[in-house]
Amino acid sequence: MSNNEIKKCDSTIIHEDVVNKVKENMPPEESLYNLAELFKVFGDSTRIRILYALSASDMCVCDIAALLDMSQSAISHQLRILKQARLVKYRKEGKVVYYSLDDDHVNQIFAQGLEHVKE
Amino acid sequence: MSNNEIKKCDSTIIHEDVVNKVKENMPPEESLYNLAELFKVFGDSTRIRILYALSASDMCVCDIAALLDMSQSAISHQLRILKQARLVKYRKEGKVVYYSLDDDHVNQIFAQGLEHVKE
DNA sequence: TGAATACATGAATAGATGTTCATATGTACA
DNA sequence: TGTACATATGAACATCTATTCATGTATTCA
Repeated sequence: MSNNEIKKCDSTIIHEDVVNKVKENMPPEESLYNLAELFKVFGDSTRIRILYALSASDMCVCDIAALLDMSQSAISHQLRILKQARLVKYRKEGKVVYYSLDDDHVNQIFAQGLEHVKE
Repeated sequence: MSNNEIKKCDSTIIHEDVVNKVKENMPPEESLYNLAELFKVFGDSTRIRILYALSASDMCVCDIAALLDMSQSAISHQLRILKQARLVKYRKEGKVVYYSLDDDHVNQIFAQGLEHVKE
């Protein structure tokens, strides 16, 4: 790297060419924000366990609560978040509401994550 | 489903067979916890932007701060979290510390996430 | 050696988030 | 119609988290 690129860090930048090039290719702010929001949904062990359970079988709220040994209210709140993120869908049968995964990507994202965790 | 499986939700469960079968196949608590912790790292737009920037080019702390228009301290704190999650690595050259992605999975997890977000 | 610079880090604070508690909604069934 | 039950939801609270501010560490160079 040439010395004339060096500037004081706090005021400007060191490698102006690199920064400019990367900046040009950055996706729109909104895309990365949405991506972070999606991963935020995956970033809670209760929701992860719900998603994993649903990848094994469709289940009603009550069963999920029993499976995870948590209150029905807590599960219902989390299902709402998963629903808003379009990660789960539901069908009603009388009083009972059955939830299931709403997206093929869920399993793939899971798999990729597990690859990293394993080691 | 047969009626003798029906129980009161708050006390027990509705579909005991399903719950038991899913419970048997649940991964160890720790695995799902670690998975959630990993996604939690992805679940912040500052870190997402850092990771995206590093997927384009290795960069020093100062340049990342300039690129994202944030303080050096804020970036350094986030890099620490990314380092602990083994998502980035670094090399020192004199005073300057260059960060880069430490895992091929990062790009793949990114890609899967973007697939879901796009629509 | 001393000044300048790039980065790291601890403490503090404001804001976000998950669970609980109480209660509302909607469906089935006697 | 009234009771029981499965689920949803709003408010409150405790905990977690991202950034700022001040300062420490390490390296270069005059």
